[in-house]
Amino acid sequence: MAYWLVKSEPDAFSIDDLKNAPRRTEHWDGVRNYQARNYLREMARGDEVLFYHSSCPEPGVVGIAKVVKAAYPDHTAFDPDSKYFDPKSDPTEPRWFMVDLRFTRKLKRTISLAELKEDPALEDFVLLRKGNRLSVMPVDERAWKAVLAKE
DNA sequence: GCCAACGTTGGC
DNA sequence: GCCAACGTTGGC
Repeated sequence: MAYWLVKSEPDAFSIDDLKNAPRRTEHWDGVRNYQARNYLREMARGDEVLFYHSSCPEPGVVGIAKVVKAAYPDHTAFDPDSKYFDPKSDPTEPRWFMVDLRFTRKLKRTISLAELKEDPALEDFVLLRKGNRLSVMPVDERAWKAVLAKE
């Protein structure tokens, strides 16, 4: 079992949107970055995921989700009407993938980015690395525990 | 292969 | 709105 973190802008899709989705489950589509794509493909059913809100008044970790379906082709790449359409992704050899995430729970409070930065135990946390813009990233067990210990 | 131009992310 | 830090594109 592995741990991950996904970022989302709450205006576009928030932890509450996941909670309120049918079966509390949603496709994690629209990832169009190769490194993030590679991480998506490493995700396995049962893996646990920190849900992070970005580009908002208080960026931070707000909840936990679970991978309920491992990577499969992201069909939005084949849809000319989708904002995620990529003419270079061929259905016979898909370039982009998505997983299904199910809401587990919200944290009792937002663990803010500012707070994460203050923790020496999170020095190596991928999220905090300079210039990191990945929307999907791995979280090691130590970081996972350090984040949740703040709750 | 190099690199400039451009677009995007995301904190502030 | 600003800007740093990327990734991508395309000319050469």
